[in-house]
Amino acid sequence: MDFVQVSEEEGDEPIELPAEEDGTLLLSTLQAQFPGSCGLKYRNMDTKAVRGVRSNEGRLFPPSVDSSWGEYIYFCVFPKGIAHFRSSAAQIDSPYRPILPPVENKRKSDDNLENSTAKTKRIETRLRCTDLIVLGLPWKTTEDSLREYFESYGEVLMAQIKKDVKSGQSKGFGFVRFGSYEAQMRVLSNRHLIDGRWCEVKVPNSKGMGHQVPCKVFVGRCTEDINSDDLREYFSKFGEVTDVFIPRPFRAFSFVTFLDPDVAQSLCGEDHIIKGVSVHVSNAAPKAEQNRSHQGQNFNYNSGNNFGMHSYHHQGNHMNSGRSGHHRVTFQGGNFLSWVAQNSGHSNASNMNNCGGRKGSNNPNSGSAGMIKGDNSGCNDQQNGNSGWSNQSSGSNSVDKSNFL
DNA sequence: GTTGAGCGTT
Repeated sequence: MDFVQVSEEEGDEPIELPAEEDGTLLLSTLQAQFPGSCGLKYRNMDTKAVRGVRSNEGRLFPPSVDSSWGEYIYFCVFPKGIAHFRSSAAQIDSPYRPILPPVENKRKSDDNLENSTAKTKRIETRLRCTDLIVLGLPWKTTEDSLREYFESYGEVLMAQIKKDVKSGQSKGFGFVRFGSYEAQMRVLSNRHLIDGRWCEVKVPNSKGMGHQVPCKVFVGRCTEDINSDDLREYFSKFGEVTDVFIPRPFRAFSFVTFLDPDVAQSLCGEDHIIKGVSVHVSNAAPKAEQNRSHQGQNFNYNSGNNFGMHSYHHQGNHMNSGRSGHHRVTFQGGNFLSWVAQNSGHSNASNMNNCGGRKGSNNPNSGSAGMIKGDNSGCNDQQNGNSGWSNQSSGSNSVDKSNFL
């Protein structure tokens, strides 16, 4: 039996994984050791380049013609978007903030010394799992086999198959719940071959945002000279600001997104003075989903999570160089990044820390007035080209913030 | 006994 040496990342100590009789390595074998991985790559010693391993229908194929894996040490490919999760969970602005801790009304201005590790830890404790729906299950899949499959990702708290009450026949979908948020994230961003059939895992539509805490606030009475840097700088003293959005053309309001929903909430209803202007902070109303959606169903972000079963067969290879650090990706067949990004409104994933020099300037006294005024280098006010404003009647004083969320 | 987009008898 041939063994394939695989490590999680290049340079890590490899694990030997057994190949199949036909020389292929089962994706499930790989994922049993490296949950969440979706492929393999290796360093070609001749070209010094990283090469991807052919992958199709749940099997990984050895690179050489004689069906041997050779002496290469292969390393895992993880779906894009997951790449940064481990190293800095703080960058994932999750749609799941269902846990509403007692509102302590505490300001984070005292937490400026808090290091990122502590912050990450705090966030992770906040992230909670929800049931996930598994669509497209084979009729034969049982709750046991469903559980067994997903256990490679982490602790499975619940696995159920929806069945016809009379016949007991599976309806072809089920639900699964994980014990860890990371497992949930990986499952959501992965493709799943369960009992021989490609299935998709999504957040159920029944999960609304009802009990989730918004991270975004509406800032009214803005003047035109208050730019995104001003807002970011000012509001950073209350907590980490992950996004600032100023609709263009000028509409006298803007949106500020915080990492911590508590911070956002604590600011709502208050007046703040920025550059001598009294602005008003209020809760950012949920987006009126193009007026199509029913109330309470404003969490359709996940509808972009099209891990379409049809596309799977045409995209066996996910040649993602798992941890390149680039945000811009094309995540074919899936939409993990936009799922992450949309939740925060305006693509936090790509705008995070776009404005250089913001880190460490949480102390409002640390920034000189000269820095605050007109320092907009490298940071666009209208971030990410949100075009929601075109629906607005320009110049109107009746502010409709809904289309900006 | 069949089927293949969807959304959970509690």
